[in-house]
Amino acid sequence: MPTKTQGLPCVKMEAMTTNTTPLNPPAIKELAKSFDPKTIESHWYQFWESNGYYAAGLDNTKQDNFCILLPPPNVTGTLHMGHGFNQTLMDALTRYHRMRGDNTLWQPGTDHAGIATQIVVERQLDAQGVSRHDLGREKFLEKVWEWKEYSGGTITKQMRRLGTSPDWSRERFTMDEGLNKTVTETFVRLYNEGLIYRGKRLVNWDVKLGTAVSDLEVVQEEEDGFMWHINYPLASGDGFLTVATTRPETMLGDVAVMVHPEDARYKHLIGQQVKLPLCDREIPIIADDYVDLEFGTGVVKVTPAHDFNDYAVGQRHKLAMIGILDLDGNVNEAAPKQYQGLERFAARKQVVADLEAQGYLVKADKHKLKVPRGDRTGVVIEPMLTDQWFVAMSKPAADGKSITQKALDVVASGEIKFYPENWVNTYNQWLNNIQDWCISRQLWWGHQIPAWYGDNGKVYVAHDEAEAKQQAAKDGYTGDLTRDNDVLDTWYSSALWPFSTLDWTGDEAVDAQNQALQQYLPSSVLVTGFDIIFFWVARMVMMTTHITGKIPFKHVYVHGLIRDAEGQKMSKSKGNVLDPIDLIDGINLDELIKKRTTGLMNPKQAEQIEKRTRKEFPEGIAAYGTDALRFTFAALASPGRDIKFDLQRCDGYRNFCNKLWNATRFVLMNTEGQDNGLEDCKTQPDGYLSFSQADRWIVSTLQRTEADVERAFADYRFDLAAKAVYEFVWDEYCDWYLELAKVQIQTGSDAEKRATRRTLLRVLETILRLAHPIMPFITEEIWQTIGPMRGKTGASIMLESYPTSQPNKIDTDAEAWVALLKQAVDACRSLRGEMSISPAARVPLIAAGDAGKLEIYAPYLKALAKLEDVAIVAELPEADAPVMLVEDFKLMLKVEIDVAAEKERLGKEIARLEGEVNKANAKLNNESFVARAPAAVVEQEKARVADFSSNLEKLQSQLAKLK
RNA sequence: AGGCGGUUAGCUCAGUUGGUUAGAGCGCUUGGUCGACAUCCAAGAGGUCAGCAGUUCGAAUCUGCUACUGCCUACCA
Repeated sequence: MPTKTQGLPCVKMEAMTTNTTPLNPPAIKELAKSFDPKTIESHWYQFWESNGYYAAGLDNTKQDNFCILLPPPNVTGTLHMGHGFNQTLMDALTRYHRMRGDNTLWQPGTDHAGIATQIVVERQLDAQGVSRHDLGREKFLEKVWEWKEYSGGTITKQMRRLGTSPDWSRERFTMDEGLNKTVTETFVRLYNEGLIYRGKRLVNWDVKLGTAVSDLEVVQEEEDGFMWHINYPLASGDGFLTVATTRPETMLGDVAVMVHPEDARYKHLIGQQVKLPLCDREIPIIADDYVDLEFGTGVVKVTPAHDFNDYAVGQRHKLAMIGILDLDGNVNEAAPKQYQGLERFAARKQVVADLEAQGYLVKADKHKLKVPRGDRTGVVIEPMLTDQWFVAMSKPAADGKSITQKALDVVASGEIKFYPENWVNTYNQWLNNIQDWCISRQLWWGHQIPAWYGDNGKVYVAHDEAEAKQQAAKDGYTGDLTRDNDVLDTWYSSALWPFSTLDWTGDEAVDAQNQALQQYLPSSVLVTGFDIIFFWVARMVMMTTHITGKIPFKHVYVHGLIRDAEGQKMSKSKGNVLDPIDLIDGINLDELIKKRTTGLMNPKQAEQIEKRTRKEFPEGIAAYGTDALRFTFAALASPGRDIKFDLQRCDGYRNFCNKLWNATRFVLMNTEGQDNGLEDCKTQPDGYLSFSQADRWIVSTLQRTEADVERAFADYRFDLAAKAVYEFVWDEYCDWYLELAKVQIQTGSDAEKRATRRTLLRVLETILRLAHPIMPFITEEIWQTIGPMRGKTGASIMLESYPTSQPNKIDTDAEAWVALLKQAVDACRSLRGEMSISPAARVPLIAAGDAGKLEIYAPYLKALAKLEDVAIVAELPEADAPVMLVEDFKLMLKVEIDVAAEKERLGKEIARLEGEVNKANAKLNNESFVARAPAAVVEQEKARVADFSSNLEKLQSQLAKLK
């Protein structure tokens, strides 16, 4: 089951009204010295929402439709980190496609989460000493609806804080009237097709909740227990058989003992009877292959009414079923008197004690066994024979295929693709071993089953009572009808989500007029954690494909789970949960502790949780802001991996926001109130703009980044998208281009300055649009200033187009030019470092090589490497000074040096180069390398040898010059 | 028992179809406040890519086995 935050919410939420009157963009103040997320995030969300920017695109002239279904959060409390992560990825995709101009819908909503929500409300009532039975069904449901309003409201507020952009006007709840209609319609259809049936079956029974649950709602946990060996005397009086069991109390319901048909030890006894101890009954010894010769004693007791395997055995051998427990888990009247009324575990004690007293018990060995427990209640699940409703998973429908087969087919055919692909295995494996789905729950909160019973013992499944009455009348029955009290498994309505939210009716004529349904079914991608592949994904595929004939979605992107810094799953009981809102707003230590320790199921854990929290967050949690949090989520979203959520990563991306902020400040300082070269060039004199190699380079690199980001989004590689943006902004734009631009602005001609300012602006503006899907707030805030300066007149960055790479702007000359400049700067910088020259000190550089080139490089070099002067000469002088080689350049720093240290440095470098030359030569001397490696690789290796050798020579001669 | 992952720097993680000296952030060391940013800048230390065997001219990358580890599914009464 997806993790759900339980207990009372203690989230402090700032009011965030959902104003429907469109707002004007808030006025931008001058940029503060450093980035403060709070002031930025407070206003943009309302602006976007009130202007309807999230509304579903319904332009039927467009070819591209993009739709995501929000996995509806349970209305059991508040959103956790997993939701924050999941929603960040969906929002990034949604904003990306919206900016690309696709018809876009992100369909939001919440889930009634039957059992989970009922438990939450019951627990609240418990605290007041009231049980749901005290209230009665109707009053209780009122309470649940109240809670739903509260929790649902909290969730949507949280989503707004995260900056998510679903179409709120289309928000749905799985118990809405419309969705209830879909539930009823599909139920009736499936029933009429024979794919839903009612029957008495052994089901997983939660004795605490008093309801059946599905296989998926049972968790198997290994626990310490015992293996009891019990003697069953042969009726013939010739000794006994020893059976081994982990559940001795169920012997009261034994109807046989079984052995393997080929078991030499017992073969001769098959067909005889044994006396069942403690009960005055004789039961047969039967043979069945199911028995494992190696395990236990080789003799198995058979209790068809209380064990799934025994149930199957009972069916095979047509055995009677003796149920010895009632629905509360107490021993019933089918058992001997002395056990009746005992709670099941008390009964176990008593049975064991009696067996021992009467000499039937041989031994009790310690034994590890898997115990089935309810995933909501934690109590041991009891297989119980009851009347329930089921979906027939393997029964062929009218078209000859079972719904399971249909679900397998659409994945096998590639209509539905998983990312990463290997989840297909998990999906197939589950479907290939599937059992019928028990969909009835003996609860109050949920969709009531549309079935009516008459006193004639017949059931009428219909859309409503009137229809049921008609059916009954046709049947010749006109008496009273009683509606089935049970409700449906919450996942039944979830399975219909892909089309129920689009107002599907099942009436073809009506549905054909439904533009949203036509456009958005199937949806584009389902973004989800692997924990609900079975619960939800597989069932949506089955139901949607069978009912509508369309697949529910084309792609399934499966992401990892958010874990804490130590890799532990986040859970309330461990006290390691984080609320995404607390990372956005920050929280002090005391409040964090309070939050983590209130509403615990086991209050004893509070002390440990407090200790742990104090250790992990001695200062509480800083306010990172939404953008930093979202960027962190995106950056950590590598496929096939769970995420250890590390606050330090968050730190880094908050710094990134600040970097972008300050780059903007720099750009503004240099462009505001100036001629930034944006006027139409044709109306300007020749030479109005003069772009430098650096200008061309940053624009060229930007094209490559745009292409990288586009590919990353197409592959659902949010980590790579984030990385591409991060590296471009920080490493290229800020670290290099801004520094180069400073030089150009100081030393360039007017035309060059103009071109620089223009480039600063246009690249920054593009960066904002590029980053917007991941960090919506800061990009909007900055864009409101930068956009207009670049001539953009739109009201919001959300309405702008997403940047697309323009290959004609890729300039390899400029890229090479800057690469060389970077190398030269790096060379000077590392030389300074190695020579321990203070960063403050300016030193002269003597450079030899292509004078024309050096002339142009000189001012950049001077500024970026902190040089006093750059002297260009034909040959370096003979001096005891450090020298670096950069392609054809020789660079000498004119500084006093320690000759010994410099000798050592050169010696090291020479040794390294020698190593490289040797390695490369070894390859080239290898005949099979030359013969088999691609020519380009061989050429590359030759070039390396030439390069290294020439540098080696120069360095050696330099070394020789040192006295 | 089956299935799917993971193992790369002190920590958290990238590493596209095998091909220069295996990268980033944080942390660490050294030094820096010249109007974008100390939420910063520059330089630096730090890795036998879990192990073994194989394929290949060439392996972090492909194959097999082993170890450790996580999860999923099914289970023996």
